[in-house]
Amino acid sequence: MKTSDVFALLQRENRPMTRAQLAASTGLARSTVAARVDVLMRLGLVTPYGDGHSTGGRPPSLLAVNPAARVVLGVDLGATHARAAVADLSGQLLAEERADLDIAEGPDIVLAWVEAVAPRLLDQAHRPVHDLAAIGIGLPGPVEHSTGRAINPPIMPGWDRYDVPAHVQRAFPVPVLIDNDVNIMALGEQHTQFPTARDLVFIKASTGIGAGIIAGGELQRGAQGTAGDVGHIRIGRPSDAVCRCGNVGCLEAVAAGPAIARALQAAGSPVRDTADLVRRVRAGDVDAVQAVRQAGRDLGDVLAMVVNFINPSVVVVGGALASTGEHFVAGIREVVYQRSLPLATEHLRIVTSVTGERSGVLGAAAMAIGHVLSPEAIEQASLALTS
Amino acid sequence: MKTSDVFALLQRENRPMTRAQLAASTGLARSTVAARVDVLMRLGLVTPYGDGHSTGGRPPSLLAVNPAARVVLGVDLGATHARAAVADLSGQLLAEERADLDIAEGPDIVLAWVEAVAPRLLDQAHRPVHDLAAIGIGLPGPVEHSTGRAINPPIMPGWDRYDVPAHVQRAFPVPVLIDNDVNIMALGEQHTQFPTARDLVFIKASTGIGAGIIAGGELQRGAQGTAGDVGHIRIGRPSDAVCRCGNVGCLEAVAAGPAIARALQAAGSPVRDTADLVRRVRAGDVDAVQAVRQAGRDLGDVLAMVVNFINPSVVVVGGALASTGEHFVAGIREVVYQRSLPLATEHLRIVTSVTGERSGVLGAAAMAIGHVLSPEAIEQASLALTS
DNA sequence: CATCTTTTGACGGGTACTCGACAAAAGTCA
DNA sequence: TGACTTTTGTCGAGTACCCGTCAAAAGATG
Repeated sequence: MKTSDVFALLQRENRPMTRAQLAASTGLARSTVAARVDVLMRLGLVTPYGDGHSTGGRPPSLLAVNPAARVVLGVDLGATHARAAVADLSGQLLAEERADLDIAEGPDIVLAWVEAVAPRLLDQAHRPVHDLAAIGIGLPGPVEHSTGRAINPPIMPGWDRYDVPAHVQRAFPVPVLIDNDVNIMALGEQHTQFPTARDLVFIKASTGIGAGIIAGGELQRGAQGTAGDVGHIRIGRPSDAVCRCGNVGCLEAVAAGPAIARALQAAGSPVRDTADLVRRVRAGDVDAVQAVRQAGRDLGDVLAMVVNFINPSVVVVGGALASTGEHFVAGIREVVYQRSLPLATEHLRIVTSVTGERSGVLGAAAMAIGHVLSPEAIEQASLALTS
Repeated sequence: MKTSDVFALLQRENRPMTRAQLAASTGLARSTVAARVDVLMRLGLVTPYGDGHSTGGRPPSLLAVNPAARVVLGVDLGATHARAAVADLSGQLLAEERADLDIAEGPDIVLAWVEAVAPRLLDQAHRPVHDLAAIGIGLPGPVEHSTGRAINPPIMPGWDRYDVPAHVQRAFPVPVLIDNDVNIMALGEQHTQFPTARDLVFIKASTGIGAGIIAGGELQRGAQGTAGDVGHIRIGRPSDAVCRCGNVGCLEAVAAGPAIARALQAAGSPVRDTADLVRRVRAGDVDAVQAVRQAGRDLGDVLAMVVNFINPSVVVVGGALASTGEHFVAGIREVVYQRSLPLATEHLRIVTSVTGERSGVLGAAAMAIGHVLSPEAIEQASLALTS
C-alpha cells in the first residue's frame, strides 16, 4: 500500500472522505493513512474540504482531491487550425485560444505557436509557469505514442518522425505526450461525459472519418498505430464513388463532408464545402438535411459492424457533421439498432459530442492529467518530497 | 521489487540466467536476488539449469523457469463435443481426452464428465491430484468472465447463470476460470504461435463464425461480453440469405459451414453437413473447393474491416473451415490485402491455426497458466511459504 | 461552563526488508 | 599442485515502514 493508493481511492470515490474512512477502505492504520495524507497535502494534490458532521465528538475533517494543485496544457492541432488550453487537474478549462494555422507549415512554425500561446494562457489562468505539470498534444495523423513521433503522416509534410516532445521540452521541461487527434478526442469524451466507461468508441466525422477506440479501459492504437481507421471500410449499399485511397465505395468517399458536398453540387445545390454544408443543415435546407441523414445511415452501416465487433457501452459521435443537430446521429441510430445484435445494443448509448470543437483540447489535457496523476508519477513526487 | 518481479523477468527473457544477471536486470543486490530465487526454487517454479561457462572462476549456476512445477487442466466444451487436457506450466499437453457430449445435457452431466476425466488425465500424466494448480474451461456461448457464468446462452439450456466454478470447486478446490470458447482459442493461438503479439484476432469458422480479440495484450470481452460477434455483420456483396438472427445478408448466413452446405445442395451436390463439406474439399471436389474459397472471400470482406479498425499484427483463422487446407485462408487473404489499407496490412500476417482442434484446450490451459503464474498468485504463494 | 466524545498529530516500538561483508565452495590457470 | 578468480549462502547491521498509544484539540451535550 503506497501513497498513490490512497490518492487513487480518493479519486475513484470522487467525494470528500475522512481519514477514518480512508483507513477502513485501505485496511491501513489511521496513523499510517494520516502520514500518507500529509504527504499528499504537502504535494498539494489533496486539500481539506471543510468538516464532516460530528457524531458527538470532534467533527472529522473531510479530504478531497485538489484539482487546482497543478495545471496542464492541452493542444489540438488540426489540418488548418490549432487550439490550445490550460486546464486544472479535473480537466476544467481555465484559458483557451485558437488560431488558423496550417499544419503543413512544418513543426518549427507550428510548435513555435504552441510555445508562444502557453505563457499567455498560463497568465490568463493566473498561474506561474512552474505550475505547469505536463503537456498533451494531438496531431492529425498516425502517431507512435511511445516516442511521440508522427509516422508517415499524409497531410503533415516535414513532420515525419520529428521528435515533438524533445522540441517542446526545450521550452517547457515537463512531460510531453503525443497522440493522434481522434484518439485524444476519444479520451476527452470519456473524461468529460463517461468517466466510468471502459469500452467507448469515438467517431469523428468531418473532412475524413476516423475512430478512437477505448477497450478494456485502455486506448487501443493497434500494431502500427493505425487502429480506428474506419474511413476506408466499404459500406453496405452498392456505391461506385472513388476514394482518395484508390478503392471504391469507401465510407469516406460517401459520407464525409467533401463527399456530401460534391453529391449535393451534382444535384444542383451550390454547397461549397463542409462548413457550408453544416450551415445549410442548421438552416433547415431540406436537401442538405436529407444528405446528412443518409450519410448518417452509411456511417451507421459501418458502426453496426463496429458495435458487433467490439461491443462498446458508448458510441460518441463528433466532428463537424455531428454539429448539425440530431439529423446525423438519427441516421446512425436508425441503422445501428436495426443491424446490430440485440445483446450488443441493449445497453448501448449513441450520443453526440457535448464538447464540440473542444473535445480535442479536452482530450489532450486529459491525457496529460492521466500522466500527472498516474501512480508512478505520484510515487516519484512523494519520494522527491522526503529526500 | 518483489518475488514475482524476479520470476516475471526470468519468464520474459525466456532463457536460463545467472543470479548475477538477475541482480543486474532488477537493480537489486545479489544477496536479495539469491533470497528471491531460493523462495522460487522452494516453490518449484524455478530450477537449476546446469552451469554456465566459467570466466576464470567458479562457474555460475543457471536458473530457468520450471514448467513441470505444477499442472493445469484445460477444458474445451463445444456444442456436441468435449475435450480436456492436462498441461504443464509451459502449455505443453501431457494427456488429452475427447468425448461426444451434448452441451444441452446441462451442467450436471457435462461437469460430471469433467470431474471424471480429470483424475484419469492426471494419472496418465503421472501427476498427483495436488499438483493441479488451476482449471480453465471454455463454453460455447456468451460468458461473464468475472463470475464464471454463462449469460443467456442460445445453445446451452440449463446453463443460464449457472455457477460453474462453484460446482467444479466442490470436486477440485483450485481456481476455476471460465470464458467463451472463441476467446480461449484466441488465447491458445497467442500462447503457442505468437507469444509476443499484443494485437491478435482469432477467427473461428465452422457452424458459426466468431472472433476472439486480443488488443493491447488483453483479451477484449466488450461491455456485455459479446465482443467478437462477427457472424452477424452484413457482407459487402448483395445477398438475400436469411440468417437465424432475423436479418439478411449476415456473414454467417453465407460463409458458415451449414450455409455453404445448403448452397451446394441447392446446386445439386449432396453435401450433408460441415464435416462432409470439409471431407469433400480435402478430397478435391471442385464445387466444394470453390464454395469454400468464396466463403473465404466473404469472410475476408468482414476481416478487411476488422483489420482497418483494430489494426492487429496477426489474424489466426481456425475452426472446421480452416482445416480444409489453404483454400479458405487464400480467399480471405485475397480480399483483405485488396480492401484494407496498406499501412495496416504492411506487417500483417494471416495464418491458419496450427493447433487445429486442440486450440480450445490449449487456450483453456493458457488461461489457467496465466492465473497460476500471475504476480498476485506468486506473491501469495511465497507469503504462504514463509509463514 | 464542565464533562464527554471523537479526531488529530506526535512519538516510540516492532517488524520486515534490503544491503554489504565474509568465508566456504568450485573451477581456472600457471 | 598451489595461487587466483568467481560464485554462493550466511549473517549482522542499517533502514524504511507500519502499527498502537497518548495527550492535545475541537466540538457536542447537559
